[in-house]
Amino acid sequence: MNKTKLTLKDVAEQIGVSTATISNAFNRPDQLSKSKREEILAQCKKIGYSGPNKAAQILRKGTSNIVALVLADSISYMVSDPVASTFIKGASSALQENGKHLLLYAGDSNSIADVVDFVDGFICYGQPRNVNLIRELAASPKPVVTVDFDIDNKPSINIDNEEAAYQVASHALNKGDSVAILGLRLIDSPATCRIYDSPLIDVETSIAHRRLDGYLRAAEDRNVVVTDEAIWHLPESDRHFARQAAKEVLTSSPRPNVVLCMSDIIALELLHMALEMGIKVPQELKITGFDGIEEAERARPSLTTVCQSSSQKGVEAAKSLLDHVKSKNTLPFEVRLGETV
Amino acid sequence: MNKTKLTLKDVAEQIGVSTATISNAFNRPDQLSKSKREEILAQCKKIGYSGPNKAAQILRKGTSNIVALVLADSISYMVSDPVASTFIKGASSALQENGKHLLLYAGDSNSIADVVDFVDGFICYGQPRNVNLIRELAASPKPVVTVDFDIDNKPSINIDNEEAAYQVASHALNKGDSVAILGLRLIDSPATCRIYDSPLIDVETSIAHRRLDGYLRAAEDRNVVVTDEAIWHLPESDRHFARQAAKEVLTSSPRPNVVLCMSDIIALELLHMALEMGIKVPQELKITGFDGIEEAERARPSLTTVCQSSSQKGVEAAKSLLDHVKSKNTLPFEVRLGETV
DNA sequence: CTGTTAGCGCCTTCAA
DNA sequence: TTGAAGGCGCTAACAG
Repeated sequence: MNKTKLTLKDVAEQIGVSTATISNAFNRPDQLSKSKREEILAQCKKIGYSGPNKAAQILRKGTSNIVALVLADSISYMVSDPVASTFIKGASSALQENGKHLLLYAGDSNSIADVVDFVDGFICYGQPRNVNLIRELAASPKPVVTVDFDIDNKPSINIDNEEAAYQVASHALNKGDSVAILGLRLIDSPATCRIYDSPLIDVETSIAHRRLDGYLRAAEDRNVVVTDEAIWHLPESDRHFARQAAKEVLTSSPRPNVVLCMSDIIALELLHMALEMGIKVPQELKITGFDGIEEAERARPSLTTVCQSSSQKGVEAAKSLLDHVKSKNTLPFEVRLGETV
Repeated sequence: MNKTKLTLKDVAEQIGVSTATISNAFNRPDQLSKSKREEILAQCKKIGYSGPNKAAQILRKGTSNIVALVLADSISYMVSDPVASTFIKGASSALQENGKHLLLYAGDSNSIADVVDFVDGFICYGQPRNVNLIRELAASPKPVVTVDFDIDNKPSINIDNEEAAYQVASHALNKGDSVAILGLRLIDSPATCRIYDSPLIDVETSIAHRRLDGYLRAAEDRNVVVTDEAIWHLPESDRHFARQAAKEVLTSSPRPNVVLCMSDIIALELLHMALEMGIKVPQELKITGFDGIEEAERARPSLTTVCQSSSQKGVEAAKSLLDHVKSKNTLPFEVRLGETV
């Protein structure tokens, strides 16, 4: 019984060939005869050698077959979000097909230093909460693909958020409407609140601001004025925050008759609360969502929203990374007309 | 502008100290004076050296701070399951607190060989679809903690599934009832079907069979006979499969008046379909679930089910791994009485 | 087609 | 407290 683990060198000695031959047998089949290779592999199996040590391979080759998925927030939060988990689904299946493994990396970490030396690349889903990560990613020698936000000169996967927001809002808005917007991460606050004149964050890079632009363009088209106090900020697309915001909106006076929500989770919570309060949707209140999650389709009335395929985003992000695509990729979206407008 | 990446050796030369000193400055603060250490760290920062290369450290030290989470099925499937994602949530937050990173590993992979050489250990959530993984895990020199199933001599996290099933069934069953069971992975079939006399799988190790034992014990207590044709097998806890099974149960004649479901997802789908068909719950049909997901509590009527804290399981699994606990750990559960019995 | 050898970048005794 | 040196296990270039 061998106490210590076998190394390639041990095995070479035992079988009576050189180390290079063993290595080639496992890694470069073209470098030796088929019969020899099979014989060696058989011998290895017999003596219980399952192949070259991966840790050593990582150091030597500089690749690990590990891809880090940098999430916008803590892993805990992201995994339970239906949109994010659908993205992970798409990304992981594309990676798995290519023999890559997925390492989850929290967007609220301080640095990518822990893993940058050995991962093969980064997929960055949403703008990381910690801005230092963005700097490091931008400077990293490893391939990076961003999704739902951009880093200069790095490939990315996005939809046209401004246009999507414009279109969905256009279905809901009419001249004379009174409108409120339930937005995501518009200002720097850990709590649900109206934005008033708080300084906006990430105006250039965040998809939330693109969506806001689209909403406001649709409003302008119809001469509808949207003031700062009709725009809410939610720190996350989360039921809890959504409920607070929904309550504020529905109890404000005069109550808006159109509410544009930057996620389906927010919109659904608003919808439920409105129904509980006996408000008729869409007669007294029109609602639009964003994302196109399943639950939005099952809801009664069903939600009018922007459908984007998160799993396709995941697949495209993985492919872009693996194929070393350099360009930015804009995916299609689709407005799904439900019964809430 | 340095073209190539700095190594510890380069840095030592530039600063004019030995490599050991640099290494110690980063890894073993007690090996040199505080002032010297700080000076060195400052110098390193200035010349753009961010610390020892991780790939080399992994090889040299034999640890990587990476923990593999082996899932029962493909990652795609598991991530969208609310129970599994809650588990991931718990595990990831406990790992993150301890500076560990999480690598997702699919349970339908062929082997753990891809990662076993460098990860610090394995958390195995549910019995992997590919049995070879179990063999390899059992033989692995790296620490392993299993959850919701067992490997001989390896630490594990479980609840008492037999007792939990017995208790929840006891709330639903009465003498003279006609009962059906919607089970999970009872036989080897990729489709929803009644088990009849098909050979059962993993009878010793699977939690599904423990739950079945509990249900049957509760039935026996009341002289209720449960035949093979009243027991369904679903390959996954998935809405799609659940819908098929629900339809078969509700359209069978005579229709059972109690249905015991091995997951809340299954129970909720059954509940919805029953309501659609105009069947009164619980008057004409009693339903129990298993898991205690949020949606079960929000449903109307709310579901009677077994609550187990998946996130706590995740935390405990991570802790057991990190603390090298050797013993098996049985966590508490709780029956939540809803309106479906 | 096979064998020899020089590192990949680091950590950790050991001696000073 | 510091410096020198031997691997951790493997791969790729090169020579045969």
